[in-house]
Amino acid sequence: MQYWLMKSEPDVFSFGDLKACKNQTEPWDGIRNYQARNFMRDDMKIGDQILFYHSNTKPPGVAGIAEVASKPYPDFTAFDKKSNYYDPKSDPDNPRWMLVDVKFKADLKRYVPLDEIKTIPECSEMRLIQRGNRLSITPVTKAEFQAIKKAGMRKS
DNA sequence: GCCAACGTTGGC
DNA sequence: GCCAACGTTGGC
Repeated sequence: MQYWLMKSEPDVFSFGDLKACKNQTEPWDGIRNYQARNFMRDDMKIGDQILFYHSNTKPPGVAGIAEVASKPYPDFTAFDKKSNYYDPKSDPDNPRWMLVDVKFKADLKRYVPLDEIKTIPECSEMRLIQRGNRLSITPVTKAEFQAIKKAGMRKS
């Protein structure tokens, strides 16, 4: 079992949106970064736990817990000319972009803002809090995952 | 809205 | 295969 942090802009797709989806499950489409794709394609396993992070919002932070709900498969939005994520270089016979389904797992009692994550000792090495980190999918350690979950389960 | 960081593109 | 230009991310 591995642990991940996945960023999403809540204006585009929030944790609440995931919860409202059919089966509370949604394909994590639109990833157009090779490192992030490789994590989904090569390393994610069904049941892996995910910190669902809200980026580009005030304040940024972890909104809830999700899990990996499928094996990797081609990102179909790359083949759709009408999609914002259309990529003519992705050949359906040899897809460039792969994704997994992500499923709602659990609510936190409260949102864990980035400012607070920065103060959690277990999280001092997290890629998330390092400068210039733009990668939208990063592995997290069990200790990091548990520390953030614990913070989110504590009443404010 | 600014801007630092960083990934990608494309000319050479 | 180098690297400048460009586009995007995302915190502030």
